[in-house]
Amino acid sequence: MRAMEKNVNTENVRAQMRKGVLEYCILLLLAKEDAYASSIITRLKEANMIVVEGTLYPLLIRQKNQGLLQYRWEESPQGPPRKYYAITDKGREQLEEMNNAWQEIVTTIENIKN
Amino acid sequence: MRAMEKNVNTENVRAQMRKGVLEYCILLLLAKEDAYASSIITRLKEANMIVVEGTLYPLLIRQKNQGLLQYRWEESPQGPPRKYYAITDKGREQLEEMNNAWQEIVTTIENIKN
DNA sequence: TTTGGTACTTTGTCTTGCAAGGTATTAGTT
DNA sequence: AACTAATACCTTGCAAGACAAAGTACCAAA
Repeated sequence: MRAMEKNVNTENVRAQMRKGVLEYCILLLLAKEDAYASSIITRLKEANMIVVEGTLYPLLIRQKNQGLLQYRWEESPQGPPRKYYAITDKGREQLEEMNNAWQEIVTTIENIKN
Repeated sequence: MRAMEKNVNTENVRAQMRKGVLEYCILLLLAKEDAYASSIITRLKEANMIVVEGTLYPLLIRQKNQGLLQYRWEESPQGPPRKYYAITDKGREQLEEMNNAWQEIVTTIENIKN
């Protein structure tokens, strides 16, 4: 009972914090190499950053519409073709902003804790 | 033009990241000392964490309804009485969860950057 | 009694995350 | 040829939450 309630709470807490940095994580990943949606989900999961399709697909589309990403189709060794996303120059600019913003947030939290 | 667009973007980026840690910051502040809404806004602003009334009041009420906070009325030297919020035991438990969650997120980002 | 400062609250809009359900492609199996 | 399983991508509907803006209330000084 108690334990269950705690777990639900804990998940909420983590989920909320994750939201704030999701777009940042996408750009971080794509800055290293192009990837398609399913593989992004897998990688984020490995990094403890849970994302589901219904979240990621619209997010990628938003970032593409903002000019931060572009995509190309590539055949898959098995199954339907994959939509490979790549970061654009504008995306890299935004990523730098995000790096700064992230650093600021971390510093701010440290300040509040002090 | 360019500069303006960039500023808007930058603000969005920061705003989104802030959202994820807002509740955390409130609990961090209240764990140190009781405070009323207006003073919380002032302190967060000093720490570069912009919040407005329309955001904070509902948030405090939510946290109170979750049993994380309680409040008492105190007279003000000038103006209407103040609603002083104080963190509860349950709130401190939650705060510990949040400390862990925050540490995890920071680590996760580092991992993705690596 | 009006003005200014302080404080709390609510309403309406917009964005976003996510569960759930849907479509499409390919390869292997029956 | 039909079925199954695996892989991918996409959409819809709901709910939560941030915030601008407007509203209410209290107090003191002019």
